[in-house]
Order: sequence, then structure tokens, then C-alpha cells
Amino acid sequence: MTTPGRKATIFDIAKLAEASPSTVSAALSGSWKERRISKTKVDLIRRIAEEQGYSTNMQARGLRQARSGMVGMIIPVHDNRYFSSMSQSFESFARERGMVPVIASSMRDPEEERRIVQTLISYAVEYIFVAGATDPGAITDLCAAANMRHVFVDLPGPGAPSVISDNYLGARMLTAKLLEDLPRRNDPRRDRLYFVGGVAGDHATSRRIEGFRDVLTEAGLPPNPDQIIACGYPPRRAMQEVAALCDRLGALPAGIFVNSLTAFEGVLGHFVTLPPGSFDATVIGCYDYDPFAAYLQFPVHMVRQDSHRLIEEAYRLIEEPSPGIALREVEPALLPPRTIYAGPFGEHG
Amino acid sequence: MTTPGRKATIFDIAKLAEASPSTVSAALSGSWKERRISKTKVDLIRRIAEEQGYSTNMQARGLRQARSGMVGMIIPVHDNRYFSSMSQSFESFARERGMVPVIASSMRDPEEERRIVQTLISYAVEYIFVAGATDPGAITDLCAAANMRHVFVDLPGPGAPSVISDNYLGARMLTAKLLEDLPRRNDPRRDRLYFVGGVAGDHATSRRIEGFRDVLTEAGLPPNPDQIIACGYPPRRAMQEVAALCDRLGALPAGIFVNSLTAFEGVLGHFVTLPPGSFDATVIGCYDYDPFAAYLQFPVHMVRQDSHRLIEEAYRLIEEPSPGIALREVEPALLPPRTIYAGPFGEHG
DNA sequence: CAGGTTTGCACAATCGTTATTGCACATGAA
DNA sequence: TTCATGTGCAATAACGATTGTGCAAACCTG
Repeated sequence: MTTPGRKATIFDIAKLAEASPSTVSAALSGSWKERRISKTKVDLIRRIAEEQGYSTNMQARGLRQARSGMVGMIIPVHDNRYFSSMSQSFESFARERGMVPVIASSMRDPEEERRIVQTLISYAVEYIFVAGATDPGAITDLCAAANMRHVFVDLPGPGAPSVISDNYLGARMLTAKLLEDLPRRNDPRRDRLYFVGGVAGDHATSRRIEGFRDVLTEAGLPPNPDQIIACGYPPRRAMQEVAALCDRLGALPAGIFVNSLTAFEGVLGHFVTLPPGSFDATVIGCYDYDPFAAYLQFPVHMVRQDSHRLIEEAYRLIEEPSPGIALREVEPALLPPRTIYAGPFGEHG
Repeated sequence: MTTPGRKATIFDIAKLAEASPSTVSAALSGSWKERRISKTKVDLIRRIAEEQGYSTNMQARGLRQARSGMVGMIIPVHDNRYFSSMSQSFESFARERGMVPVIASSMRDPEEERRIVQTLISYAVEYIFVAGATDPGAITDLCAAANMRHVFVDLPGPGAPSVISDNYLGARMLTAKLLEDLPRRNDPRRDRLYFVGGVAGDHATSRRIEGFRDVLTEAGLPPNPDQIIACGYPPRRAMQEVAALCDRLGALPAGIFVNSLTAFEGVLGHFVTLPPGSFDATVIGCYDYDPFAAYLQFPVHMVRQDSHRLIEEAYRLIEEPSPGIALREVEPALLPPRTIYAGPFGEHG
């Protein structure tokens, strides 16, 4: 490994192997057979390349081939179990295909989201996966202009294939379960189930609200508008809203349907301020799963969206010859409290 | 936006603006002032580029400039609060600098780790951040051959600057706190504190074991070897070990020092099999913080490593003119149970 | 108005690969 | 011997940007 200053290129290897750069390229890129390079020369070249610590300059290759070998993905945030599980799956599938995953988080900022799409296009990624899009239309426009294949995950977009989980079904299951466990105190206001978190305009949230509403209505308990508090995803907002709710009610409500892990963090942020035992008469459900949340002080029903399958389906859709704008739904699962689920990556760590 | 088949290049823009490619390049890349291009022409070019939906081909630019505008980072896993917080910080600092973060997970596989380093080198990232390295030596070798700047985070490496948290201090604090809360049952075996998880060879784990051992020794309770169960990071292993431990003791020990979130997941996996109340007489601590873990059925003391500052320091080190091989330590914090911490990204969601 | 300076841009080389083409030599058949 | 067919490689032209250099025209200056 006589590494002088710069990195070795095929020219350096060519000189050492007494071959031409094109031969070296063929030998190292695997196309040597159809280019009729002798095995002898290939082996020589490989040995020298190895000795020199050669590695292909992917920028040059990408430039030449008009492709980069990278796949891009946008997620709202990293530090969230739902999305980080997606990252994990996304990465694993990418590697299976010999591609390099590039994952960026948008902080749910549409502006940032567009910037990221632009950047990924600039780097010539092969496809873009967009999870939790805040402005799918804009993304599709940008991608169309660069004719970049993309797929929406978790939240659907109008102009590209989408894979989402069956939010209506999941919300129905969770609501039904909460209703089943709902403590009755004969206090009409406090006997109610509240929906907290998410953005009402989001496809996912709106479908969940529908499920929530339908189950309650079928049970003869049609929800008032004030039972649905779609206060966004930030923990702090959820915390404030729950605090305000408790203020209004004089205590915790009978049940809370928490619409995301981040909102749940906020709910907990409020709970820490309450005396222990305050939640004995409250039933809690959370849309999305976290192993630690499964084992809180109080039982929590959780909906586990199958992020692995979401991503798998997304790859399937995007790799189809002509992707169209299919919409695929994946069924979520309702997990009882105290379930430590070891998913496809349960062995990690 | 008359987008025919392919993406617009500076040549297309040049033709439309009746300028030369080099002028277009200068106008769009910002170097137009020192290249004495008139503002008029620049504005024209910018307008046309905008209309055409032009975006720089980063592969071409990167090739020419021998840099890519990307920063790479390797973490063990994505779906873990500690590391995903790091990702979040890493990304945020990268963006501040106008660079594109590329984050890959190694699943703690040294082989995979090396492959990732190679790939990042191939893509000509500017620096590589390595968190939780399993084989720092090999990484430094690869990077040296390509003279690629890199920095170790969380676990130090011998041949490059490193930023780690003060594991000895953190372990001391946590052990002391556990000791303070330790229930006494006058059963010599069950009165003990156990250390579970991690790899004894890891720098972080070994320092924590030292801290654990020292505090116990100073308290007149020097630990037996069997009190230290460094069974690795996978949840399942920790689960089995804790189950076996309970079997041996006939019940839960008086206290457990859990050495990572992943191991803690395993511990919980065992706890779900126990009747409620089994842990009333057990004190639990976990090295690493998770907001949900903060609010479990039983109180958990947690050490919060400041991943944000770790990354910040790492950037500082790597951006120094001549990085040397400094080792920087960042103090962790001991959080009491029921603390929902809103860090620098507490507002996310 | 000669000579120098500044302004505004175009030309061409370059980065490291890959893909197309072509050429010299060897081998086999007629 | 002659032509056809392979074989094994080298030359060369892209890919899309950046950058050093050069060269007119415009603008001063005395």
C-alpha cells in the first residue's frame, strides 16, 4: 500500500499493471468477460488494485452512468421509534440491492422537505422514498421536473405510488379496545374518550379520526368536536393540550387516544406532574409502538404499524416497470399492554 | 419548465442565455463576482435556470472539485434513542454547514462497518463520524489509506480524534444512586447490585464496569465476578441472562445496572413474564436515556449522555486545521426517575 | 491619441469512469 | 497460401461541472 498523497485511480493501476485504463476499468467493474479481457490480466489488475487500496470513485462512475447507486429517503424525524424503524428497514432493503441509503429528516417542515428533494435530485439518487410528507404535491412536482421516481410512505400523495397503513382500521381497533376498557364514572364529561395529537389535515390523522368517530358513534357515543384535539405532533403542544383538558375536566378523562409517539411523549410530560395513581381510572391507547412505552406505569394499548412491510411494499412498487400511482394499504396490529415485540430487527443492538 | 427527456445542464442554460457554459457555471455557483460576470447576465442566467428547473449535478461538481459536500456517519443501529438522537444532531450540524449527511448503520458488525467506510470513501464524503465503532483500528487504517478525516464518537479509537462521554463518571453516579436506594433484605446474595449488558472489551463498557466496581468497593461491597454480566447488546441476550440470574437467585436481585437501552429492552422482555409487583424491591438504573423508559412501572434512574454535545465536539475536532488524535470527554447527567427531558430537539415531532 | 488598466466574457483542460470502436495478432478452414 | 473468424486489448469520446488563461472592447490617463 504505497499511498503517496492522493488516492489511486485506474490510471495508476493501469501504469502498474501495464494495461490501459479501459482494461483496468473492465477488470474492476465486472464487465471484463464481455469485453474479452483475459483472466490472467484481470487477476493481475485485481491484485495490484488491492495492494494500492484502490476504490472506485463513485462520483466519476455516477457521472458517466448517469446514476449514483444511492436511494434517498425523507422522514420527519430520526429520534422516534416508528420512523427509525423505517430507516432501519429502508437501509436493509437498500443494501440487499447493493445501493447506498441516504436518509434525511425534514422536521416536518415543507420548505426543508423541498430542499431535501432538490438535494437528492442533485445527487442523482435512483429513487426517493418520502415518509410522512407534509406537502406531497410539491414533492411530486419537483420530482416530475427531474423525472425522478418516488414513492410515498405513511402519508399518500396524489401523483405517485403510495404505501400507507390502514389507519382507519387501526383507529377502529384501538378505539374499540379503549371503549371496552373504559371506566364508567357516571360523569358524562369525564366518561369520554379524547383523541390527542396529529394534524387534522394529514391523511393519516383524518382517517384515524374517522375510525375513532365511527366506532364511538356506533357505540351510541358520538364524539363532540372538543373530544378531538389534533394539536400537531410536537410533544410540548400535546402536553399543553392535555394539561388544559385536565383543567377543564377537573381530572383526567376516562380515556385518551394518543395519535403519535411524539404526542405521547408530551402526554407523559404532563403525567409526571400528577400525583401517582392519578391515571388508575384512565385508559390509554397510542397509535404507534415503542417497546418502552409498552411497559409504562399504566397499561397502554398500542397500534403497531408494520414499518418493515411498508418499506418492503414501497420498494416493490417503485421497482415495477411502470409504477403508476397505486395506493397500497398495510394492516396494522393492535398490541395489548406489556407486549415487548421483537420485530425483524429485534435481534439488533 | 419545458422539460423534454433529460435534465437541463449548464450547456442547455448557456444556449438559452446566449452565454458560455463557464459563465453559466460562475453565475450559478456563486463565483461570478470574482470572475467578473455582469450582474445583468447573472440575473438572466438565474432566471432561465429557474425556468428550466435546473439543479447542479453534484456528481460532476464533486468529481471536478474532488469533494462531494457529503459527511458520513456510522452508527450501530437506527432504532435506538441514543443513536437516533445522535443522527438528529449530526444531521442538524451538517445542514448548518451546507453539507449533506449520510448515515449508515453497521448492526455492530465489523465487516459491515468496514464495507460502509469503503463506500463512504468511494463517495468522497468529506469526513466520517464513527459512533460505537466495533473495530476502530481497521477503520483508521482504511481511512488513512484514503487520507480521509474521521472522528470517533462514543467509543474512542487509537488513531483519530475521539469524543466520548465520561463513562467512568456516569457509571459512578448511577451506581452510587442505586446503592443509595438499594433495598436491604439481609440476604447476602440477593442484596447485590448486578451489571447487565454491553461488551466487556468495549472501552465504554469497561470504563463503566470500573466505575461500578470502584463505587461498590468504596462502599465496602466489592463485586463478585458473577455480578458483572457483560452479555452484549442484543435485547434477547440480556433477556436470557436476566432470566437465568433470577433463576439462580430465586427472585430478582436488589438492583440492576443496565448498560444500554437495547439491553434494557431485553430486561423488560423478561419482566413482562413476571407477576406485577415483582420489582417493588428492586432498584433499576439504565445507562442511556429514553423518554418512555423514564416512566415505566417502576422508577428507573437513567444516565443521559449528551449526544448533541458529543456531536458538536466531534465537529469541532474534525474541523480543526490539524486534528491530531485528541480525546475529549463530555459529562453525562444522572436523571431521576420520571424525568421527561426535552433536549435540543424536544420541540420536534 | 498612444499606452495602460479594467471589464466581461469565451476557450479549453481537467476530474475518474465507462462505452464504443478499431486494430493487431493468432487460429482454423479451404 | 488466403480469407474468415476470434481473441485481447488500446484509443478515444463522452458524462457535467469547475477553473486557469487569454483576448477583445471599453475605459481611463496624461
